[in-house]
Amino acid sequence: MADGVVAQPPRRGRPRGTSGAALEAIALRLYAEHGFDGTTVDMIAAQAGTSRRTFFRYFDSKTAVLWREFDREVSQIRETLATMPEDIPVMDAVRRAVVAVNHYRADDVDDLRARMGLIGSTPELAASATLHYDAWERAVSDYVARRRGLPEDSLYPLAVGRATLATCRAAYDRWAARADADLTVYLDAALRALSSGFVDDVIVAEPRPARPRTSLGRSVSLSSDPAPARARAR
Amino acid sequence: MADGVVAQPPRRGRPRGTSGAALEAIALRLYAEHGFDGTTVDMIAAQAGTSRRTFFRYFDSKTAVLWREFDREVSQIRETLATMPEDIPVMDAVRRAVVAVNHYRADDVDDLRARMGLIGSTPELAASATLHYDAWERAVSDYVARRRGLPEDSLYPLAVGRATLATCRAAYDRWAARADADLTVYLDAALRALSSGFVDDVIVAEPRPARPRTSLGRSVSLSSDPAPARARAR
DNA sequence: GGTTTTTCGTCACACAGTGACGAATACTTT
DNA sequence: AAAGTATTCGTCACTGTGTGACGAAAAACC
Repeated sequence: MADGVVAQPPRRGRPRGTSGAALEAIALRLYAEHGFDGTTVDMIAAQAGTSRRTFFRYFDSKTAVLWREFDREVSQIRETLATMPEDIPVMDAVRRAVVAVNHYRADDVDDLRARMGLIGSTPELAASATLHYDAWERAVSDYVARRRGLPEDSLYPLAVGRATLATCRAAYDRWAARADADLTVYLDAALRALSSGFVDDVIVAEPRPARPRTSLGRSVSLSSDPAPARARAR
Repeated sequence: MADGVVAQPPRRGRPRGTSGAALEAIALRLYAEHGFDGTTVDMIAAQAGTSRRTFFRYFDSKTAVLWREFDREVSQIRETLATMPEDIPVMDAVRRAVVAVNHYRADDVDDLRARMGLIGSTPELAASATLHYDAWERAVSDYVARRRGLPEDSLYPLAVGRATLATCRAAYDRWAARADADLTVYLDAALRALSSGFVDDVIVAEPRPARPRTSLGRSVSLSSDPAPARARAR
């Protein structure tokens, strides 16, 4: 938390001609301009002033560019879960940790939504998600297994980990589509529904657009909307 | 339910030299022998006595071969959900429908487990799952949305559909790893845990191996194991 | 100046997936 | 029977991803 850029001790060989972050920025711009399929790795490399081969030295695949930040989030969830008090219900701890990690700054919102829109609209990108989701799910599964005294690969922790991510993804998607409230509001609502078993008595309404859409108001009441938009049923 | 093979009215052009089922059988055998990556589409086509181009006329991709049966299951779930009584809780209806559709015969077990093992061990195959999972999730989401009078793409149905599939996948995986009881037992246990919100009071133990592993005994008590294998916590 | 180390660029290759187009093979019409 | 029509197949050519091999470039070290 001191500098951000750690002072590099002088290394031996030829200096790098580019960086993963630079390639990522260029790739995302090109994906947004020409679409994912309309962008070739050659185009990215040319923009970066390097070769196609070098791109594949920084990223395993053309799709992996999108997941740098997501992969970092996984370790943050692990750390946050480790600091959770032991005397609260497991699902509460999971919900709190997930919500805590997802406090994006307002500047990141546009970028984040651009990524998700790309992933949602490109089948090949959606498919690439699976591998990265696995690590996320395991972070939750491992915590649940420890709290419950069960093996990590047994049915219960596995189900919780996957169901949690699935629920969060639903919240992500709806937030990306509407973006009328803070992402954490959606996450909190969806995870509360999950930990109540999606019972019939509690119907969780989507957050209402409280403010026009400027600074993403953080406090939007949502939890108990007794009679939500039951309108257009089909 | 009469014949299985519908009497074909005589068609016009050149008769088919193969079928999707034949290509599927050959492909699965080769995948099992040489692994997924070690099998090229040329090899499959050669075994079937046809050309690579013809393979891609029957399947969109090399991975799509694995998902023929799964895709059929989606429509079955839709039909079963449509026949569910309206006066039972939504999550109960979902659980019942999923369990009802998954009554595989004992003959299919080995084949089914081979597929899942392949999908689980090959990253590329795991990635291809996403597209097929989407249809499954939507089948549940649409039902939940109708029962609740909410739009299909709103947060709540979306979350339920995804969380349900995620839970079922956990059950599938554990069953495939152990295979000591009927698949439906695992599905029922996991989905009951989901619809109870994974609360702390209820810990769902994995089904115990009741019989050595021959005919997959169908009735294995599992539901309320008050003090399960709390042994090796880590 | 020579050596070591790391990164880069070029080349070659295997394979997935796609479009175009003519050939093969059935039924249908005249 | 001959011509026409419809459907499937096989071949060819092509783009693009991803990988291994190998020498060249550019820095630090001795």
